[in-house]
Amino acid sequence: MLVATWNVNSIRARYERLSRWLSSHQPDVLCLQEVKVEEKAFPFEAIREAGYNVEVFGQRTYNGVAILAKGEMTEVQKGFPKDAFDDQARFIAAKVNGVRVVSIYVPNGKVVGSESYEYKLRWLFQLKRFLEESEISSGDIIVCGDLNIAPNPGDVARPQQWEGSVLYNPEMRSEFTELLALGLADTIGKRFPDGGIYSWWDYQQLGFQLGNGLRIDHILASRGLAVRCTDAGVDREERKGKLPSDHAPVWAMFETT
DNA sequence: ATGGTTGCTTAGCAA
Repeated sequence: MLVATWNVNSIRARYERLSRWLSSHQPDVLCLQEVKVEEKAFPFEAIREAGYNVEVFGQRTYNGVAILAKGEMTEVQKGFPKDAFDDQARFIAAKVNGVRVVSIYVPNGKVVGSESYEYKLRWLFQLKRFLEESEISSGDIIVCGDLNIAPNPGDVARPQQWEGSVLYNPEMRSEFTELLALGLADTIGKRFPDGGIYSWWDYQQLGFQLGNGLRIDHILASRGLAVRCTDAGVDREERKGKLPSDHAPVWAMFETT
């Protein structure tokens, strides 16, 4: 089973790239973030014609997450349960092939100490609560998405420049450790223990052109699933060429039982 | 070099 996650930064702007990527890589599951469109304007038909079922938690202009899957999706959940504080579309989950798949877009946080950063911390608290209640040890679960956290020094091309940013600071590294402690494994991190693998390059700072990347998109798998991970990586090629997303697709292959 | 880009929506915000 090939599982992938990709922050497309607008599905309408990225539709041709997405369509090509689906047909060339044939993932069984693709989690999307920042689709930036309401459900009524989502390109359902075209994606179904490409052979995928789709579940979308859409939003106008900002955010928006989705799950594409070849298999049938059940138990779809949009947003955290009994979610009082969050009006932003950043969480969707569904069961596919017996695996609970979660597609998330964690808030960026702007600047440490800002209102946005506080929101990021509250959101991560909700995520941890959801995962605690998911009884990770009793079934396969996979958490995919733009976590807006680079967990290790090797996940940042220029760690000195980024230290203290909302993406890379001790508090965020601790948040990531807490997520793993709930029973998840960092599939890409395990595949590349020496780091040097990035998934996002800033448009503004010409990050890709300057080799200034960070690994902030992740595929976290429950332990039982993680031991069946045969390979994982980032499709860096997708960041090249005309009008790419600022994020590249991240993928992990699992042995099917 | 304290800049630079992109997307949505339409001048300002978010990343």
